[in-house]
Amino acid sequence: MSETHSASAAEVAAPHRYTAAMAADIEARWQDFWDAEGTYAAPNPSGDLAGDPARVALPKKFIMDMFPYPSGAGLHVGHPLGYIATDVYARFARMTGHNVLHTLGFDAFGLPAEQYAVQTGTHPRVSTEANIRNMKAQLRRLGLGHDQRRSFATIDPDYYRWTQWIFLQIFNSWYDDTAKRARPIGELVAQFESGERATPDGRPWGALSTAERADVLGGFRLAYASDAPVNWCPGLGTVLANEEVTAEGRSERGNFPVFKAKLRQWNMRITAYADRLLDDLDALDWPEAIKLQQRNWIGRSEGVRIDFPVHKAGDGDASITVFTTRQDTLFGATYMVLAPEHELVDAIVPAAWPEGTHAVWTGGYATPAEAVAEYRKQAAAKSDVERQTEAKDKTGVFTGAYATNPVSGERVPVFIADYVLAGYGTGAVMAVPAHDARDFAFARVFELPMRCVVEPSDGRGSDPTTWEDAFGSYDAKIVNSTGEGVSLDGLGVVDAKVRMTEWLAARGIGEGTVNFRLRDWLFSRQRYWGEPFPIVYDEDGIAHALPESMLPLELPEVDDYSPRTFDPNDADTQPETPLSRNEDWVNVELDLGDGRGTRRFRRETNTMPNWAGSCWYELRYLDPHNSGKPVDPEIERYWMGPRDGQPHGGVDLYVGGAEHAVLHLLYARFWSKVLFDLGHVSSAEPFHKLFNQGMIQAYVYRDSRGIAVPAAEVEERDGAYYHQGEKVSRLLGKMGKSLKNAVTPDEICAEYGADTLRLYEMAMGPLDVSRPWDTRAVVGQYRLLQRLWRNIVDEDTGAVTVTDAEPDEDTLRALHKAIDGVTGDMAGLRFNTAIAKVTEVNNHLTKTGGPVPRSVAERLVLLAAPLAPHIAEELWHRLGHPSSVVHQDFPVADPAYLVDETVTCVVQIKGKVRARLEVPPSISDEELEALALGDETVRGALGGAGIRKVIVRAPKLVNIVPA
RNA sequence: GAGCGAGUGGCGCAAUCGGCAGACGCAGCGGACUUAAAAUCCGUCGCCCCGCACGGGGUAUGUGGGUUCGAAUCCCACCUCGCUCACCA
Repeated sequence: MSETHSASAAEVAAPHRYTAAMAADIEARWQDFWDAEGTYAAPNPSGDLAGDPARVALPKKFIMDMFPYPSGAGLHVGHPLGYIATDVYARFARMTGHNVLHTLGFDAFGLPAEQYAVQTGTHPRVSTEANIRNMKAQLRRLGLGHDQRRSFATIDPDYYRWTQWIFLQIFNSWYDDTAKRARPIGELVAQFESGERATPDGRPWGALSTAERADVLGGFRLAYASDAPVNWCPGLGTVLANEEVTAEGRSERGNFPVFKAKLRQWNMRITAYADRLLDDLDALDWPEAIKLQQRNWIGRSEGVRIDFPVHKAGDGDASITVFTTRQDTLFGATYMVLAPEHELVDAIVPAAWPEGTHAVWTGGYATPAEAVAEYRKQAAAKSDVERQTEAKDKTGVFTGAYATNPVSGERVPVFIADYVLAGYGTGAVMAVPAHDARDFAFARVFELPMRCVVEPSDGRGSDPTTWEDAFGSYDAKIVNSTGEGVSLDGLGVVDAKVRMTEWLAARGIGEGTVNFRLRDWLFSRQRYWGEPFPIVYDEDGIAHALPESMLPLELPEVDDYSPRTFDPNDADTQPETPLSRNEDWVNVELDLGDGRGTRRFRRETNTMPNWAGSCWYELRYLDPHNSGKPVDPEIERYWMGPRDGQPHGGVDLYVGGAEHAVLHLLYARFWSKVLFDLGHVSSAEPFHKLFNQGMIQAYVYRDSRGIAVPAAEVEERDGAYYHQGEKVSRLLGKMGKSLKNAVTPDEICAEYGADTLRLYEMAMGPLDVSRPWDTRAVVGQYRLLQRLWRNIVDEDTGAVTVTDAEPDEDTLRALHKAIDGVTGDMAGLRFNTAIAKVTEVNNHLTKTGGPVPRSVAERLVLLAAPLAPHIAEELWHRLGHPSSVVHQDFPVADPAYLVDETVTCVVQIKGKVRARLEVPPSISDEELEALALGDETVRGALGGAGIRKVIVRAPKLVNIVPA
């Protein structure tokens, strides 16, 4: 593209035409102006960002994007889609009388930044800061109206100081199940001291050693370290949260295998909030799909815990507690399965196989102990990937022990199998093979008995051995379920559940309970590039919080920040934290201010996960420079506080991708609730309205070897695609460097200007739908801006051509309909149709010819201002207004012009349009019917046939049904 | 396997409540300007048929059925695509 050529030719043709060169000039000028004037500064009610009280008195709107990760690759046109949308909405909100807070920070800790640093051999701080500068420049070019005073990055010590502070708040709290809220840990200690609450082993608090007390409190703290099976990823050299592991059992980042390993790690007790995280979803204005994903992730299920008596191998009795949601099928429980890791397994395994044990059950081992040990070894060596792919082939082994079904009194064999998960429920199940697909498959393999207790309603008969699958329907009657003191026979599933639960409770062998799928959040990573934990260990290994005065605990500058990674498939490896290599930093002498003077400590060398920084950033936007608190309570209440009787407040609009459905969005909600419980914030929910924008897709062209070729070099001929003469295939995919189809905002801005890019991205389709990028189509929005410009400015002289004459009726109708439509579309985030309406009224003015009335031109400029702010600002000033268009009032439609003088009424005969009538909008049904039936065309079409029925919907429709 | 969502011109899409299908834009086609091209402007544009033309008729929202005076829109079944979850007891 020879840009200089076209630009100079355009200048010759029309020196004042709206061209890319002119757009570049206009855009740069107004961006500088906005910066200098602080046009987008949102005043706080108090503090260092306090401002114009009149503006503070307006209703507030807090509009937010999911903040970006400053990657080294820079932006492509897909990235700013959401940022442009929130900017348009924020501008519309400003023009409709709101105090608007809109800014953007950077989520800059975490794995990708660190990996990029390792690849390029630059320190992550250096590369990350360079990336942020680059991204800021790219974003500034788009004319986003951000309050720059409020921007920050999560790696700023001024910011992560408060991330650490919040961690300590969580560390120093416990969840009071009675009050259903978090409370300071000191209040728990007081309960132990007073004896109001008993210690776990019943000894008085004063009799416990320091270490014992620390242990007890660790069992309550909302942030705690524990030895537990975690997701260990040798390929990344770090452990991962459940949310970061894919369904295939691989790491979301890097796609490496993930293994279960028992390691001492930090956790957040998010499970304490399971019910509130679930319940509070109802009041949120979020897409149902995202709410559903969170509900599924939290996974609430109601059931019962049932005790199955079992003999210990040595001496004494024990019981295996199972969790089930199908207590109605208890009579059909013919065996039990424990997770291989279940703690009771060793206790119940006998020395020898019982007399007559089925050969299939023993796995060919001589003793139960040997079989169990071998099976455990095999299970542990399996990666989650293997577990997943082999899910259909059930494996397991008999423990040699029998338990007793408490309702039938039957002796049931106890197995271990990896299809029972240690982390869910009690890690043990009662197996009902006839009515559960997994138990059915297992029973087939091990030739276990099956009993039908829910009568099949699909005619398959009542002998499970002849079935092809388990029968799980809820719409059936219970059978074969009569025992001592209880019978469920003839009841429906729902009633049977109630009866069984009552019976179990009365006998003290079971109780109704609620179980959640959600696990605690694994919160430590073996990485350099993250927030250090404000935790030190004393010589006894007891964890202590650093006092507030020692925050921020800065990440030490080190030369060796690489993670220790391993062969991705080697499960027998141990994580190593990069910070632990730095002995000078790790070993410290500190006075923690606890009255015990200066002592020796070792620092915690894990770092926080990437998600920590994004868990509370909305709060820091509000009061970014506060050095005494994360956010001032008055300022927080102003922007986040509940309104209009809502149970919670929060951000008014939060726009981002759906990929964060159960990660960031769940973690941020959790932190909000803790901070709310502890009285630091006024809203228990961070984001009131959530909107997921779609993705901008792009065509990927591949040659015969399947390798992507540069999309920009592909030519189309007769519906086929060619790269350097070779035919290539075309598929729709993601946009990105690796697929060689990235288009940058910089190139589009250079070719057409930022306003054109903004319009095109908003006009492509509905915001929540994914659609393919088409660079060829961008020119359409460029032409719109050129026509808008030409309607106001003479291309040859540069003079403003508007007239003071009154607009005609048609023009007023077109204008006010557009105002009315655009207002509704903007409020509903339907920017694509808003642009269509602006285009329509602009086209109307173009067609009319002659100078445009000033009143119309001005309102058209205001209509376009949120979408194309630079050209609007320029035209607004050329029209003689000295102050910025940004804070003008959005035009209001005059209802008088929303009604047409005449409307077209369609006359249908049997639903087919046969005639059109121009009628006044106020016409009555009777008048319209008479008019339609008298119409010549209609009479002709009826051809003398009689009339059975006439449907009239004045003034738009008459439908005649002939006899 | 389960759940959710979506299928409309060559393409992106519009149709707010069941009432003129295809707004707006791209591409295409015809024209103006130009020595020429690009850019720009004007016109045209679902498909099929009749007609020199004005115009007229038929048909059409993934497929098949249903409800209704009337269906892109509501209901049932099926097909295709997308997303999410997936041994959760």
